[in-house]
Amino acid sequence: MRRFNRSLPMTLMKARDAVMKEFTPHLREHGLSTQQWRVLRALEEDNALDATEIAGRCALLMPSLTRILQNLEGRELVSRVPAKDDLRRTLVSITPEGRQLFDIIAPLQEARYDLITQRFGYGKLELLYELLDELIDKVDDDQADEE
Amino acid sequence: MRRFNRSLPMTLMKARDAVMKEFTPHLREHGLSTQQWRVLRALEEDNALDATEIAGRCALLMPSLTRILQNLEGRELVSRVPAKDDLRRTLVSITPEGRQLFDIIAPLQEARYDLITQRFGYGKLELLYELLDELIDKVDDDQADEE
DNA sequence: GCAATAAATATAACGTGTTAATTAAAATCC
DNA sequence: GGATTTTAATTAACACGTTATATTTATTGC
Repeated sequence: MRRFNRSLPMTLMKARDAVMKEFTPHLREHGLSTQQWRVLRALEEDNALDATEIAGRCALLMPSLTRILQNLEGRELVSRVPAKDDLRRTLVSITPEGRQLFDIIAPLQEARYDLITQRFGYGKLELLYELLDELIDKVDDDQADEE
Repeated sequence: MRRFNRSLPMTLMKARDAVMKEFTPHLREHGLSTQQWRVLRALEEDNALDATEIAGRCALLMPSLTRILQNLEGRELVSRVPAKDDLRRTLVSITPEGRQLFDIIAPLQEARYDLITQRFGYGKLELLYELLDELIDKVDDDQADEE
């Protein structure tokens, strides 16, 4: 049996933890979870998205996103209005307060990325991205011949 | 600003999701979470570990592990006894029932790994492990010159 | 146009992630 | 050897992950 320390999911998780380790405290100082931050980032990049679109971009499931949006709306970091042409949809926008918070945190995130790039090496980082993208693609089971 | 789709933490997370996607349903059929499975695996490999040791090997925080062990003990998949030489410690062992469940699930996990290895390639998988280990090592901030 | 179906969100329920605080047992230090 | 500090484990509180279910609005079929 393969040894326990050669678990790919655990290694991926540890890598994620290591990468985020010095950044999440900044988020917590502003009362944000990493998931809430992902949503703010997505909205800052493209405003007025519906919930399903946000869930896709942020890799969140709808029940989680519902709670996150309720929370962010309560703190007036985002606003929600029903889409005029389809009342099932809710269009979410980042508020000026939300954008202001984003502007505080974004440079800290950039600094973290710069440090990682410097320590690990730009080329290796690119290679890692390529490998991960390929792994995701090839292992994704929506390409039949499995099960 | 770096585009959102080039988020390293999210890419790592998606890779983990992709790798586990076809395996977690097997766990759920037996009422196990991935974290509970990690604990069973660790105990099957080395029995009678204390909680702190398990937390380390399984990359779990103690509060999560406490709940997991309470759950697994309630289902008699593991047993707990205080360590004789240090009553603060609890030694956890996998029960015969736990081992039996392990023996059912382990081959399914192996099959998943084999499929991934075959689709992604052995060499690339090894390279990915190396890169991830190096990333974790170099980015881990317990090596000073940071903050 | 109206019933049946599909789609977008939201709720419910339970387990985990995370930080802080608590309890109980060693270990340390005088 | 008794007070202080450390350590192992638990509990508390709140947010997220996940599956199943419910609700509301669009769409489809007839």
